[in-house]
Amino acid sequence: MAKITPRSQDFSEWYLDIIREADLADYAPVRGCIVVKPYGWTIYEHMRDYLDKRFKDTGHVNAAFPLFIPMSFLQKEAHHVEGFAPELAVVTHGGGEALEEPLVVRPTSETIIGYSYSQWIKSYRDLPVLINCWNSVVRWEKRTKPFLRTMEFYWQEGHTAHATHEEALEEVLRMLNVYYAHMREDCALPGFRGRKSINERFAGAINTFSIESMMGDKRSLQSCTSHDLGQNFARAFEIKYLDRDNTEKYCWTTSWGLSWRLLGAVIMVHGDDQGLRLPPKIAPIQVVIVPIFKNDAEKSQVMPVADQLYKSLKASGLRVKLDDRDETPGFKFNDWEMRGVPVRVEIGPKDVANHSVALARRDAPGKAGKAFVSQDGLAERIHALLPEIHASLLQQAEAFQNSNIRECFTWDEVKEAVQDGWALAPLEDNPRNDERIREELTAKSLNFPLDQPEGEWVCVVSGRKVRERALIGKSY
RNA sequence: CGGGGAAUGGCGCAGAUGGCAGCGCGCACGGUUUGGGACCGUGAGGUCCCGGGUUCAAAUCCCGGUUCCCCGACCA
Repeated sequence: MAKITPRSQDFSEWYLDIIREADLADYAPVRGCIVVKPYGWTIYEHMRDYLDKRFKDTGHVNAAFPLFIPMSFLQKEAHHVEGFAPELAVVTHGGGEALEEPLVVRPTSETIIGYSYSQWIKSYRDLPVLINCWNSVVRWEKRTKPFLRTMEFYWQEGHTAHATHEEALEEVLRMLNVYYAHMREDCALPGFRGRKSINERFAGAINTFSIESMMGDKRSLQSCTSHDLGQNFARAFEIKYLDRDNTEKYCWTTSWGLSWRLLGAVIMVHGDDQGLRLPPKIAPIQVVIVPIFKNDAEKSQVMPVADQLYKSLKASGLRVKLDDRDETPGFKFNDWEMRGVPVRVEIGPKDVANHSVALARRDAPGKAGKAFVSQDGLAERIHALLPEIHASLLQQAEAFQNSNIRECFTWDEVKEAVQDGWALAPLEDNPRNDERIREELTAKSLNFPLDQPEGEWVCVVSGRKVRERALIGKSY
């Protein structure tokens, strides 16, 4: 097993090394595309399943819409086409003949779903429509990186239609909170819920919200988005309903998405020089059992006990693996640490004699995370340990994030802060200010956090009076 | 898309001045090993990124292209 580049030496190389060595993904023979390998995909499946349950719990249902969208559909919403035109993949031929109208490979599905909604929605009784799609989309990205920005990426996109703006806005924030809970409770990822600046809005939205998370190199990753589309798409696609008062009204629509990029966040937030560190809920293997023996006599002593433990842990509902490969224990320890398995159980002749096992936690490597415990009640002990590991990962990530954010009140303070972390600074939401931050700091306003104290300050760029502060930092 | 770097076995790399394609790790088999990345032996594995060109001869030189990495612009 190859060693990986130390995280502190070259964060980007480290990230790519982990993806390769932990068997998450490969490069595809197509620019900007990746092949997700079974171990990586299983992590994604767990994330997807938890999130899907949260969607169902909040009243949403899944459906599927076409991969191809008529070019004219995108053109119906002016800002939308303007925003996406440069990154569209366009199909001009089919069955060996030129198409009458080019089809775009969906970069997102607002338009084709908007078309269907206009067919389906007739009455206020049809509302709200709460649909989610698990699919992949294509955007012709200039600069790609596995999971974080690929030309084709897997995600979910939710699309809802409502009778009132209040209801739509409630949905936008509800889903932002669903994402927030998913990140924290399933992935142990902290982040800041907030409103994107006007400059950073989704093409066609009247308001965009995001969660910004700090990666291990102190850059931000926009982990998800939730958009208030106002009536822009409703007007473009004639999504109308007849209200109680017998007048026709346009719907208010929302859309929200979270991609496999969040798996990139899991790597970049939790990983260390030994490799991945996976939150237990999304780990393909939660517990690995490593048997230890010197000879056949010891092996015949150890293996039956290891096998018994395996069966009891599995029966208790844990995702467990018994590593009976013909490798040395040291090799296996390193191998499973690379793959981020949260808990390791070691069992050797001494343990068999003592009716014990060695229990090692991935979140606290070395001796600190290792303890000798009884074989009795091992399953219960591990079931209790997993939430501890989750909490510890979240705590570590959140402490790192918070300790690298500085409250700033002047341009110079912001300038210094973004060299090695984020600034939280009063900012007037004006594209000109975003522009200056980008040009002079090669950073951007991440978002205006929803949770912030009331107050009045002076914008660090324009000097105007403002009532909001923004997170500012370098980002992916 | 602009600037810079790179591409040789699965991974990491060496192969001035053109002249038999190599090393370490990994992989297969046999043996000895096994409580933090074991060792010995034998062996398999190559379109030297692709396409042209120069040359008796190209991994090496020239032209064109592709992909990856880094810094920008653009974006989830």
